[in-house]
Amino acid sequence: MKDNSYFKKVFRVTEAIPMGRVTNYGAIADFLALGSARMVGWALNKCEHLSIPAHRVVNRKGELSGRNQFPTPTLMQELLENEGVEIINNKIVDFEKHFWHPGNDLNQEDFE
DNA sequence: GTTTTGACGGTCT
DNA sequence: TAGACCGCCAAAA
Repeated sequence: MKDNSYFKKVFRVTEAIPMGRVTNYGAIADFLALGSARMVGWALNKCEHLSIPAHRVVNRKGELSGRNQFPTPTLMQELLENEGVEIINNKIVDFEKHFWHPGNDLNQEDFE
């Protein structure tokens, strides 16, 4: 699509994350060829007012680094636990197991 | 217009 | 194996 706004792309990918799955900034940045995971984090920071499951996006360590931006720090953990993702000490258990790569179900052509 | 910071990642030491 | 540094792009001060 013609919408080259990186943040818009991040939003689309983020809301495309399946329930019970999580992804990291690097995967989104790589999939969208943003060139830097910081752009993803920055975009998501702006998205807090939008209705996208940003709680499914974490850093490469599986840590809920963005929980601080949520209305309540525990909200992010609660949402993930509600989706079947176990969280301990603000970190995703078996992160690799719940990890979801955008290119797995999405097409890059759809995000041009 | 310049400098600092940011929900990060990869590489080097 | 662990810690530190640099790079990426954009927004706010």
